[in-house]
Amino acid sequence: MRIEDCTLFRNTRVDLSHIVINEYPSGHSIGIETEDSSNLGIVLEGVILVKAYTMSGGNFTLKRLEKGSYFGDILMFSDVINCFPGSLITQGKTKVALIPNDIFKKFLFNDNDLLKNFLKILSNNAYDLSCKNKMLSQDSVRDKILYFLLQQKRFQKSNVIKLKMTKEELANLLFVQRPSLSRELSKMKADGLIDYDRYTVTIKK
Amino acid sequence: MRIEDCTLFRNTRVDLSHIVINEYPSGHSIGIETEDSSNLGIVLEGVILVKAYTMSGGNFTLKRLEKGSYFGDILMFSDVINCFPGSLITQGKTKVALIPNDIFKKFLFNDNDLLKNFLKILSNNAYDLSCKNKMLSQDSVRDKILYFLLQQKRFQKSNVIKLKMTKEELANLLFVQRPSLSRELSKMKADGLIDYDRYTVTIKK
DNA sequence: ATATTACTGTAACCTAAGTTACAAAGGAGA
DNA sequence: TCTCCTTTGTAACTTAGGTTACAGTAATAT
Repeated sequence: MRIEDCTLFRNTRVDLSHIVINEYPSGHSIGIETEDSSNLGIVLEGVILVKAYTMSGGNFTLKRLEKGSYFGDILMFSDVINCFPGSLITQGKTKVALIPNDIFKKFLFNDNDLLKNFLKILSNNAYDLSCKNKMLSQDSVRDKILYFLLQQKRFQKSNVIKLKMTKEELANLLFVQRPSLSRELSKMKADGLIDYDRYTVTIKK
Repeated sequence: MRIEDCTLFRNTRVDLSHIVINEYPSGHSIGIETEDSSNLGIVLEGVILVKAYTMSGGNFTLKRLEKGSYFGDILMFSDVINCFPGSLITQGKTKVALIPNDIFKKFLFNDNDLLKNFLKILSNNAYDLSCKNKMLSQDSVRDKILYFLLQQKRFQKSNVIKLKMTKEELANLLFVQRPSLSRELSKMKADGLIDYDRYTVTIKK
């Protein structure tokens, strides 16, 4: 993916020729939390995982940044520094554009279309966070599954939800263990709420 | 609190004289989720709770909006509408300024200082969400407590954390039951990690 | 000082869900 | 076809933490 094709720069007149593009091997950690000079990041190729840590040392994936995703947008204008964002770990070979905040801000205030694009990206990111928040606040495995199904129903506009991932990945998404997910799905099937197989879940009522 | 004193309008030249200010009794629900014409809201007096619902019908408080807080900022520029934000319920008598999105956007793109203030507010809101996210992802009561203490330690710059709320309120903040919080605190004291009383928690190591 | 109320700790009980393990089934490749 | 590996379901076990209840203590009012 070329940087010109990012939604951020759509319809803008920003000169992108001097933007630095870095390539990283798999498992590389991208440090963005250096306070004074952080960057806006754009994933051009590959996948980056935002990993955070539990207090007892375990780690979990907060977010998966695919090609075309941005990071560092929230940090650019926020002034509270009282807890760190997760580490960014590359998954497979990745290509990333890093634009220093000060340079990006100059672009931003001189291009109204860029500004609108940025506001949309930032807001959508925040909106995603608030959705995840609500998912995490559901207090049983069943409620989490139902929340996921409701979201997917709205999105896929059908009662037959196509899972585009393995049950293992779904379990990770819902922050539950895979056998727990399996158990609850089968209970829900027994209760006549859903039907499911390897690839789909059908909402029955 | 007067609307002129909000951080959003600091150093700006926006004409605030026509902005509508509404007063609500306690327990009133403010609908902002009407899609076509939503507003930016500013809490001038009182408290508003952002309530969300679990799939099984229970409800929980996502956020507490005190005097000087904003809402609807994230929705203004986001374009994904696949899950609803929580309901806004007033707690006690409240005074709220509501600025329709289209009007606010005109202000925004004509005043660079307003824009910077708005970006900061939006980003800080998003940052708060990401912190809450991490708190909710901690997978034991002890980890949640430790996460809270670490945040407060950074914020209060001391190992002696002053709790500015009751244990009940702290339990709500951490999304655990009060007796569970109590039990874990006493275990942590037994383990020599902390000391605590009604008003403070002291981190011992 | 006494009464009343709110807050806190603690104990007993119980269920949801984490954990581990294994077997069945599906898919991919030779 | 056979083999290998990944994905999935399920069962047995264990435990963290929700639930309920109650008693002690602090705060507040009378």
